Formats: sequence, structure tokens, C-alpha cells
Amino acid sequence: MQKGSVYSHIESKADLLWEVAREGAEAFHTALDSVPDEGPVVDRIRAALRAHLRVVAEQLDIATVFIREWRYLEGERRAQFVAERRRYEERFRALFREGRELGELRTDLDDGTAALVALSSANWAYTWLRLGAETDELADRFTALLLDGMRGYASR
Amino acid sequence: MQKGSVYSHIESKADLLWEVAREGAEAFHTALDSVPDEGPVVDRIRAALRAHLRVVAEQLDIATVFIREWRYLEGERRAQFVAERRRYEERFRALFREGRELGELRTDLDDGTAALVALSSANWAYTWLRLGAETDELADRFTALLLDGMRGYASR
DNA sequence: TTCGGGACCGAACGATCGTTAGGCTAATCC
DNA sequence: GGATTAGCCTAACGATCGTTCGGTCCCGAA
Repeated sequence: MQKGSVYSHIESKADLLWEVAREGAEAFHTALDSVPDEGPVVDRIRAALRAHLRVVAEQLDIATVFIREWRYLEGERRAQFVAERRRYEERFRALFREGRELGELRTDLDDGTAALVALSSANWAYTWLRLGAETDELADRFTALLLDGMRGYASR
Repeated sequence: MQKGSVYSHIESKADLLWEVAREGAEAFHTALDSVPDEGPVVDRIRAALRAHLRVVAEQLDIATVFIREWRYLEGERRAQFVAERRRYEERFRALFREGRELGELRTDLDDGTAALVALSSANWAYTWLRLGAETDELADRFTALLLDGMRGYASR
């Protein structure tokens, strides 16, 4: 396909970016929807990380736009996207907050930092993850480390 | 300064990228050198994260090249840079390995994953950290979460 | 004081990019 | 079967990019 041919499907390059950005938002939100809102929070965190990494690996192009390239959106669209992205991050944060409130996670947990670290790790993966990787297994390693930490019980 | 004027300082755009990439590697390695190789590993991990985030915040342009833009290096230079970058990551990993071997960190710690999560969080910061941010305090929050985890002692 | 050289400007080059327009082909509809 | 149309190609446009070149300005060495 030649570059000019793309314009029988889109109006402009900016429109295309916008469509892919929305597609990305939908993909990540939909993946997160598959996480039940009942049951042990620990399991749900693991499921959320699995869902996120699966989208990254299986829809790398779209994920790249959702994670990085959205910066080139302009005006109202950019504002709209940022709100949508914040909502996604908030869903992660809510998971950690709920875990703390239910007593499944430590009472002094900083849920903002937890969401930041979890999503940073998961987002950064778009720079190196390639299709066919064992994303579930990777998500589980992330989860184990984030839940129990590096220090372990011995030191307390 | 006009764009043409840059060429009295550099040979080509690729050369400039290469120089900045090397400058970035030096900045991060030098920052890491300030971390003592004695003393509690926990403190050294905190210091390493502080050092990294400080470089990101204070030399954002250079850090961006070290973290992301190096991908556009070509040929031998790219290979050389990748090796240098791997060495940097290895220094972090060594810290976690040492902590485990000295018994300061959990005996079943996966130091590879630990280094990946720590550096992912620290690297991702280049996308949102701005000059003037409280980087030390941020590094400390990362460290606290990574060391003790979200679950806490209550669950074991 | 002169003079050489480094730093920058201004204009231009070829290449690439986003976009448009016109035309060909093949499937789809009445 | 003929007309329509969706999907792609080709060629060209203006804009921008990386780069070159000749010229101007200014500083420091001789």
C-alpha cells in the first residue's frame, strides 16, 4: 500500500492518531473490565497486570500510541485523551486503595505510588516486549515483587 | 541560533545523537558511582534510585536520549551503546543480588525482575518528571514500596 | 594593528513528509 | 449487463528536514 492510498480511509494524519488513541484506550479499558470486582485483591492485581501486559504484547502498535504517542494529539482531543488515561490509572489506584481498606494490603500503603510503580513497569514494557513473550508469567513476577517486596519477612 | 549554525560544532545529526548518548551514559554511570559499595544494601538501593532520578530531572534532554532516543543509533555505535546500557542495568542488578547474598533481602528474590521493575519505574519518570520535582522524596517512595511491598507483614 | 579562525547568519540544495487529484481495477448493485 | 463504487496506484504540490556554502562578525594571538 502506498502512502497516498491511506487517505481513502482517513481524513488526516491527526485523525488517524486520534482513532488509534481511542482504540488503545478501549483496548486497555476492555482488558481491565475482565478483572472481577470481587474476590481477593491480590488476585485482582495480578489479573490487572496480566491484562495490561497482554494488550501491550498483542497490540503493540496501538499500545504504543496509548502509552506514548498520544502526546502529539492537539487541543480538545488531547484533553479528552488525558482524562481517559487518568481514568485508567485511577482504576488501578482504586484496586490498591481497596486492598488497603479491606486489610489485604498494608495499612500504610501509598496507593498513588503503588499505581505509579505498577503502571510504570507495565508501560515501560512496550519498549522491549515483543509478541510471543510469556506475558502472564512476566505479570506474575511483577506482582510477586510488588506484593511482597524485596526485603521479605525475615527483616521485620 | 539557526539550524545551519549547529554544523560548525557537529559533523552530522547522527554524530550529535551519538555524543549525547555517550554523555547520557556518562551522567548515569557517574551518578551511580556516588553510591558507596559498602554499607547496608537497602541504603545503597535508595541512593541508587535517588541518583538515577536526579539525572532524569536535572538533565532531562540527555536522559531522554539515554533512555529512549538511543534506538535511532545505527551500526557499531548502536551495539556499543547497548552494551553500555546493559552494563548500567547490570550494576543495579548486582546491588539486588548482593543484598540477597548478604541476607539483607529475601533469599528467594529474583534480582532480574527487581532490577527491571526498579529501572522501569525510574525510567518511565522521564515522561512526566519535570525540573524542580522532589526527586529524592520520589525515589524514597519507590524504595519503600519495592523493599517492603504492598502486602506487608500482616499477611504472612 | 593586523590577521586568522571560530561562531553564527542567510540562502539554497535535495530528500522526505503530509496531502490532493486523477485514473485504473474489481467487486457490488439494480 | 451497465453503472456505481470502494480500494488502490501514480504523480505532483508545498512544507519541512538535514546539510552545505559563502559571507559577516568578533575575539584573541602575533
